[in-house]
Amino acid sequence: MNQTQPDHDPTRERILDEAERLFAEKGFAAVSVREITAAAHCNLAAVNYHFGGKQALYLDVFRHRWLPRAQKVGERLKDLAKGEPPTAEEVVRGITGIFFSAFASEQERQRHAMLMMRELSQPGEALELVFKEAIRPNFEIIMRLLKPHLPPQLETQKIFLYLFSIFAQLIYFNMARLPVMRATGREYDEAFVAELVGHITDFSLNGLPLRSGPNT
Amino acid sequence: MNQTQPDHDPTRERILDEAERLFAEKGFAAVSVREITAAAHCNLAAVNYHFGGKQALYLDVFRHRWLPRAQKVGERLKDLAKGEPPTAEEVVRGITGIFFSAFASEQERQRHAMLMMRELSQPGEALELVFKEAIRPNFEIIMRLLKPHLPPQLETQKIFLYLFSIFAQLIYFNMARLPVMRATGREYDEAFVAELVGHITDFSLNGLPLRSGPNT
DNA sequence: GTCTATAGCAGGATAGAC
DNA sequence: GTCTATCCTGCTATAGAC
Repeated sequence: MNQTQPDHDPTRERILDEAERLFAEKGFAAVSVREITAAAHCNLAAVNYHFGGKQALYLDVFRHRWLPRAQKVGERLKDLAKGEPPTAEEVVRGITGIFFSAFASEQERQRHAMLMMRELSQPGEALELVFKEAIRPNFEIIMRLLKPHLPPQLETQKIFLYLFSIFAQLIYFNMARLPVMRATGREYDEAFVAELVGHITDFSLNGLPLRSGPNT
Repeated sequence: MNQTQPDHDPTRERILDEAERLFAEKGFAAVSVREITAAAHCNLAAVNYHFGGKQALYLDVFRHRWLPRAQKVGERLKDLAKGEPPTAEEVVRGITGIFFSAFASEQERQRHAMLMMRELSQPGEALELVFKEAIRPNFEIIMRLLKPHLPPQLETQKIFLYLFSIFAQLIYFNMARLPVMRATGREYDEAFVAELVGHITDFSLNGLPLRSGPNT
């Protein structure tokens, strides 16, 4: 659809797909190039030919898979600001809803969250990329949307803490699926995801120090 | 202090300490036994002698380091229930406060959170242990403390979501330190940790659907 | 209980045929 | 671009001296 050229090389794309999946599931060190190339049904040497090495492949996973999706989230956040200035509830519901709907599948969202988490907890080269190209711009969009609803004397530093609290939940519920499933007895199906979005929205909306109640 | 025997073998203890630090920082696969034994100033073969192998050492880190601390958290949660039934605010402030104060140091708390996170996101053998011996009993204590303040018809399943939302923040703020520091311009010193505890408490307390306001 | 030495294997990377 | 074959490093684990 959005690839005007037939997206370069199908082998390259398959490697990126499988590498992302495996890196997200197991982490960089626990995945071998052999495992990736076997999953991508190509030769061991293909990783070096196309990317130059394992570490470079990891970075390219962020560049060509993670970032484009994060930017899609950014686009949809910008859409929120298009019409009338949104209410606080619309902003918070927008953030959670977008985060849970901007991805093509359950697994894609989970992988996205896990990769982010791994980088956040263990800052590496990829985090710089992620910071500059995704987190910072997206946070700024949210900031602008949310600021009118917060007390004017509230410091930016504090607002960040609120955003992190929302963020923490978005990541956690996508990452710690097994404990969540065990505790609630639910599967991550459409109905449960909708409940999660509702829960995170309500919890966060009430947690924010809004100027005049949750509906302004 | 609480080791009646001189805690077995000092080499064994040093290995457990360094192994925990390294596993928390880098993850199981990214740490080599050589790295651990070098850090513990002992011989490469000591890990096999004392624990039987790398994987077994990892499990023992949870058994002998992680779990005892989690159980200390549990003890302090039980203390909350000792006197008069605590208010909702006391419960939530208790949870966050205990989580931020039950550890001997900044680093210990960070390591604790990171190890938990790694296991949560990538369920392995250690998660069973963690679940049965720490997460489940501690959640049950909190449940009992919190239930009187929540609407009686609120399903247990929903209460778990609230607990997870609090939990998510506790883990996130201990794990994603670099982004938090960058965004706020703060160090994780005593003052900032106190602010974090206050923030998580307020945010979560307001997020809960309390029966009659945050102070009952 | 601690060490050295080494077996045995899996890892990333590369050279060179096709 | 893709493959096979291979190099070489670094890993876990163990045997056996002390």
